[in-house]
Amino acid sequence: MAIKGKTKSRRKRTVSANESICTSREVALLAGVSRSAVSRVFTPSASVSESTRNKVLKAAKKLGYQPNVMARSLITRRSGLIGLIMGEWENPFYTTMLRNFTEKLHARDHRLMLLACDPERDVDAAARILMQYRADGIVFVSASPSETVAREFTRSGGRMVLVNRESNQLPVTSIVCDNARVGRDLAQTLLAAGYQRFALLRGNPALRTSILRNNAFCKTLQAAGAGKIVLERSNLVGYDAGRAFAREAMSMDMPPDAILCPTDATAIGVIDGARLDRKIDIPEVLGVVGFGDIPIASWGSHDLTTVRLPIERMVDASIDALFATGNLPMTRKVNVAADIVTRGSTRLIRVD
Amino acid sequence: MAIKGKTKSRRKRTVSANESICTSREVALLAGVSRSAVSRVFTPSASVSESTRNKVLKAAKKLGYQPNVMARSLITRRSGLIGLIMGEWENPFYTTMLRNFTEKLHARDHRLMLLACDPERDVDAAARILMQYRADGIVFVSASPSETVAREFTRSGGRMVLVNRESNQLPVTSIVCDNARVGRDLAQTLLAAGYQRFALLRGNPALRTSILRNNAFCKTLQAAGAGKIVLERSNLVGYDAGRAFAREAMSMDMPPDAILCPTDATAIGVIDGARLDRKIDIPEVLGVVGFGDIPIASWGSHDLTTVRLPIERMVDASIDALFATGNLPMTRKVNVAADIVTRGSTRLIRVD
DNA sequence: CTCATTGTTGCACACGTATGCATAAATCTC
DNA sequence: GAGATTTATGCATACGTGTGCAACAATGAG
Repeated sequence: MAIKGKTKSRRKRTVSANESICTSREVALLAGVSRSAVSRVFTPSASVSESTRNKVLKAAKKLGYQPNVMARSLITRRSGLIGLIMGEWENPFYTTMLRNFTEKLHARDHRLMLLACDPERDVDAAARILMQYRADGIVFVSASPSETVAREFTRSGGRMVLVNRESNQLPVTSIVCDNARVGRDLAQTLLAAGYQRFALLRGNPALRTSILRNNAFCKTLQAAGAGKIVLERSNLVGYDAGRAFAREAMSMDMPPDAILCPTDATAIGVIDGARLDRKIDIPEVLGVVGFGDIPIASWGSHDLTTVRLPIERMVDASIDALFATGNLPMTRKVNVAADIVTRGSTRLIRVD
Repeated sequence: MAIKGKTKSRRKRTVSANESICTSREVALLAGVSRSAVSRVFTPSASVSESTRNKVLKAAKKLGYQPNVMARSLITRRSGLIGLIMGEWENPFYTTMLRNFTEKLHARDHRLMLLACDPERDVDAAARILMQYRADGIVFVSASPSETVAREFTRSGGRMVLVNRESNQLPVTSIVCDNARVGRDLAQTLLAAGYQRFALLRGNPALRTSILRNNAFCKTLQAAGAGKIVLERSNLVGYDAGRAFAREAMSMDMPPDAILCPTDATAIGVIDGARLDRKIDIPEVLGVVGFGDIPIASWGSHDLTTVRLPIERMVDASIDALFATGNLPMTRKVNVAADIVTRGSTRLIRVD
């Protein structure tokens, strides 16, 4: 009776509408070996004789056999999946980052599962979905999970990485560019070029990254005993906002002679606002600095001095953290150095 | 003895270094019900009494239970994964597309697995990886699979979509913007504005999409008995190439009075080459048209007339094709209309 | 030729879930 | 309250793979 039931169910399977990809059982049948043999052929570490390997490979090719990763991961407890949760998309360099992640993970025999979330709301939900897929690791870009979820995930053996955010409490590796150093370098460069009256624009004022940068900038001015911040604004991002700001700022009595922007798009808006709308000479009368070094920044029309986000280095650091063996500290911080790219929107030499 | 073996193996599991996420068995144990009950609570269509549902949910919450999607998909034969293979990344609108895909798939309870490939070489390998994960569907962006792989995949019940490529032989849905119509519309618009001597730039000359557009453009000129193509170039993409081309072209004896570019970046390069390097008045002396409507196109500095790629509509069409029920034709083509966005880099009214 | 050693192979079980089927419980009907 | 009908539950099996274990074949040493 048991046998009868078995054949019956097999029949049903064969009849099924869309015949799915064949299984190791059928390959084994065709090759005249056991299922274990087939499995071993597709497992790098296992030992199989040359003759059965050939038989199996031949049969597999003929049937178009593809090992079922989901079934495999049930056993091995590794899904080969890395989750990537994007909290923000606006910045053009995210394309570069996604590409880098995709290719470098691929080189490490892992795949990328992409999720989007509102950085204030459903980031935990996104992380939970990845936990359901038993992702081996999760990368958060401009977002970060709750402590509960972070602990749940790491307790089950997964690694988490925060890109562009940092945390001192969560069991994660935070990867940010060395904003303090960027702030210091910027101040020194601009002072050396003779700029004196600075306008400081920032995006989201709550982000540690921008706080660090701005603090370091101010501190360096103080230390040098030169320069002065004449204007500060928060929540000012994007081309339109930048352009409107420049129009306004350059009509003041004592306008700034250099403007630091939170993104390249903002900076390009500022340049257009100053040059096109107020006929101001850049870089002689006004210097402009962006952040990110998106492709457009190097184009001749704007030739923007900016900070090159070390995207590839950040991705490398992320992947190192994801695959690190041995037990490194749960909470860790990696500062990646960012270079200043000096172009035509700031002058190089002091004038008086 | 059998029992002893069982407890032994369970012991091993408990001792294991990184204790993984708990299973339905443990939830069932804590809730005092069977594993089936737990399963049914997390299966929308199943029927459970209110009291057991509460018991199960409570236990699940306490243990941080997350159903294992891989195990589930083994039974249901649906992974909930859609593969996205990117053959090209250069164009900035890909960010928008990725975001749209991610969010809209999420809304349909599916996740996106991202892969990159050289469009000439490893696209089949990428597709095979997705088959190993039993992806429910695959989207190819600027790439297309071999016939063998395409048939293997669709035969096993998966759906394939080509974005920005088309094929009449493969069992796939091709989604392209209506390039013939774009070519016609462009010709009519530019003729109406009084442009007469056109330069036609294209990227990869082998792509059907650009062939269609250019053919339609030429044919419309002929039909109108007006206008003339004075210059044609292939493999000319990007800011630098555009700028160099404009410098060269605008030094000719009888230069073109309108240039059609394969991408927005190229067009912006052309504008800079003409305006900055050759002091040519745009749009009066030279009209420039791009393709894509990337964010920068609308910025005041260039104010580019261009073709808006209907990205969201293309994504919607892709997703419709992926999830379509009933048996639509294997090989299918969807033409998505693209609008011309008229801005300041072309004049509107004829002058003479 | 015998015994020890190495390398292959198949069996059986495990991974964590969904689901048909039979049974038990609950509800309804008269 | 008894029988009919619906609803909820547990049992057992299946999904497709990896892997420890024992059996087996092949090879080498003496």
